[in-house]
Amino acid sequence: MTKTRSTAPPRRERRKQDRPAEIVAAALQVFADKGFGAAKIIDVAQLAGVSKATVFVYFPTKEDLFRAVARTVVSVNFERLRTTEAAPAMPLATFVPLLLQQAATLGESRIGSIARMLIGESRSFPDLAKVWHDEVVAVMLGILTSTVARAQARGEVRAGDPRLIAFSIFGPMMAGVLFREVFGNSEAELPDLRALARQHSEIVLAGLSTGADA
Amino acid sequence: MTKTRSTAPPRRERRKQDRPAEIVAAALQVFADKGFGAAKIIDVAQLAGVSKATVFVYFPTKEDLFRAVARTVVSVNFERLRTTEAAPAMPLATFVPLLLQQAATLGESRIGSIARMLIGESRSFPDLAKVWHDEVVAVMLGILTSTVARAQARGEVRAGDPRLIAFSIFGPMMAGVLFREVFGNSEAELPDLRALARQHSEIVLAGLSTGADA
Amino acid sequence: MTKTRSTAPPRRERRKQDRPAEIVAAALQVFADKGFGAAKIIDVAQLAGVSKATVFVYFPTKEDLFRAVARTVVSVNFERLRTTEAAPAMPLATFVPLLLQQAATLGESRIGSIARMLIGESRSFPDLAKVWHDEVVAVMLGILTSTVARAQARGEVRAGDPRLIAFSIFGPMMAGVLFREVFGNSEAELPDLRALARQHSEIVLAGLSTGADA
Amino acid sequence: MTKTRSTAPPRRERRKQDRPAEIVAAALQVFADKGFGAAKIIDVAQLAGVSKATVFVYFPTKEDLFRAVARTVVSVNFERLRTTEAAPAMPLATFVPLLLQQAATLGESRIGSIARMLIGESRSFPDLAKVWHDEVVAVMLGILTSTVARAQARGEVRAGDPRLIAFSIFGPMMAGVLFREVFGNSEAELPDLRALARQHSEIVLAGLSTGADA
DNA sequence: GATGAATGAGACTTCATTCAT
DNA sequence: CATGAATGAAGTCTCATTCAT
Repeated sequence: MTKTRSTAPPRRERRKQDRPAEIVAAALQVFADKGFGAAKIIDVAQLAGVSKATVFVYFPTKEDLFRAVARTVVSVNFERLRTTEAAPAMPLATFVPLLLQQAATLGESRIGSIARMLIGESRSFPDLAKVWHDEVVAVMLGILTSTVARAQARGEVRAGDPRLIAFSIFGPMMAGVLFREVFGNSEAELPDLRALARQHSEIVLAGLSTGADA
Repeated sequence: MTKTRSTAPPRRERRKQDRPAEIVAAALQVFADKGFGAAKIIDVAQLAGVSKATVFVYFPTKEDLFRAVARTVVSVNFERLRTTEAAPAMPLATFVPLLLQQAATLGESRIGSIARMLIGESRSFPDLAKVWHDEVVAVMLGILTSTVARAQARGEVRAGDPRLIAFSIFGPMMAGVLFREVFGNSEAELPDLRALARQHSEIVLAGLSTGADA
Repeated sequence: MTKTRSTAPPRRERRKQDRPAEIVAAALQVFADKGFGAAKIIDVAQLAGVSKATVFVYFPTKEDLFRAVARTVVSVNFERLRTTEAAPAMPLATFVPLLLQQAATLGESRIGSIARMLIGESRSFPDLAKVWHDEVVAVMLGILTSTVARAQARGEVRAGDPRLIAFSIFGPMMAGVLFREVFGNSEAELPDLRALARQHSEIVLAGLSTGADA
Repeated sequence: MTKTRSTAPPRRERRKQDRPAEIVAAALQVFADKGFGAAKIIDVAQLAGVSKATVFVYFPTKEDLFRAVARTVVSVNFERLRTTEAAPAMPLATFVPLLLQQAATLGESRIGSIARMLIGESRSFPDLAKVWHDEVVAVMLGILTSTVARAQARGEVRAGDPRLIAFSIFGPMMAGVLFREVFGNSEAELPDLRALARQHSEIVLAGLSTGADA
């Protein structure tokens, strides 16, 4: 290669480098909208502004494309989680509202669609489910669990399996996000995620409290 | 003829009456396993022990079959809900553990698969999502919400939007059921639903309590 | 059989005897409306008020049914032709208007549809075309041809191949009937068959005349 | 590369441009042979030397293919008609023999098959019948009718509805063409179209003549 | 690398036809 | 004989995928 690495590459070149990302972005939308089965490669291609064949230049099969999408979303979320990671030292009464508010925000982003998609296809792509679990769900659950355990050690929180307590804390937000995702088009009355985060924080913290710090 | 006229109907006839149900049962399995797109009619047919064409005798299109499956599951669950319906008069401290334990049991049945399926296809079949919402989710949520509201009126439960409180109560079970459903094949450590029901009951009831009846 | 042949059979029995005819009648309509390919046995059955299987009791295959229909129409028309058959002795100036008027009437009956159908399927059912030719077209053409030949012998009609003259006489009616049949639904201005018969009679007779009897 | 850039386009490209036409040509044969219902796409594909799927690349449905075929034939014939268009000024005694001879020639081409096909399917494709009517039949009939009307105005031709006179002129040729088409495989004695054209010209012109120019 | 063109494989669906009652 | 039920065979159509340019 005679090209120097860091000088501004010609626009055409830049475009080329972005292609895969553009395709993944388009695929994210299409898969999220229709699910794996109903998504058509040509829709992805058109949305990305390339030809169908070009998609196959970067992703040998539809499955590969799907995996790439799932991984991308995972890594994006992984970033967000890192932010939270620093936090488990803080008291639960501070951490829980923060976490749930963040979840409320996420719930309004595209992540709900992804969750829906992964849930729907988890039987067809168990390996993807595993990736998602290992790199997102387990991490988050781990942070939450260990924060709870620490609080228990400090005597702030009642005894009990900290992993199940994590479900008590996080479950309602998940339910809310999915509810909006699944019934969003059904004239159903949708829960207000921020209000839910606020109110559930109070309830669950009250329910967990040993009264030691009240 | 040795057949008595009025007893058992002729075998053919008998099968005919059962056929649709048999096919729906088979379809339930296949759809739950693979999702709508990946399910093939021929798999349903083979599982039901009939020919592909026979499936079409009873269900004009694949979509119709899917709808029939969803409706069947809805109606089965509707029955179970009727049982619960009598209950909202009882104190929340009795009702919540009962409900969550029931959910724990359900979670071990096939209903998780159905939920997964409906979640995955909710964008492609918004009408089905609506049916499921109107006939199952809204009903259950309604019962729970009104029970909570009554308890609030009695002064047993803290103030707050009773619908969101319903999410606080039920959400963790839903999260648990889906977690098992989605990550069941991923060597993930699965939550024990009964334990979750027991422990979350305590936490959430404590968190909701005004102390009035403590 | 203990049944006596000629006493009035019980109504049920009579019905049975008519079945094939009823089915053929229904099939005539359906085939005429849709053509062989698009006609469905079940439509025939419903129109005849019997079950699909019953059609197969009388006509082993769809083709057989089609043949039966074609033959029936042939024989009906054969009857009408017999009427005309007596006529070739009469002078052409009497015979032609009579024949064309009759054709005009026929053209308004269902026979146009049958012709359309036979024309459309003549490649798929060459044997039917042959039957139709031998038993209807050739007979009629024969009568017309010989009438013309006789008139030529009498010196009333100009010289020329009498078979082609038959085309000159009959062709415009055929064109008119088919025109109505094919373009009847196309907002096209349809020819008035009786007027055509009247006017063409005059023209063709004038054209054929040697002036010998004028 | 030995290829010169601007001469013949690459082979692939060239084929692409021809493909639709090749497929339509193949379809013309198959449809004409078997009619719409009995024609199978795979036969068309094989005859065109492409795969089944390729047919669908250019014609989304079998119906569309059929329409394309019908339109192609229409446009081909439209060209031929343009030739005739210049003619209506000439005296009927010149025009009629010309027209009928042309029809005799056409009758020996593939147009008979197309007519048969359109007649057979006119009920299933009324819109096609309309196209055929508007763009071919009505045009031709119009030319003929107005030529006749002019001749009447000149006093060369007897009074009478000129449109029906057009049927008198053209009908026998149509009958002859269809006769050959339908009974061609039936050992029937087929009319000689050129002889028919010649003889019918004489007869009908004589029949129409007022004697004004005799 | 990018793409227009082509296709293999396979899906859903239809319908004439069979068969047990 | 009449029929409800079931099916084999076949057809249209879709789509991920390949390949020559």
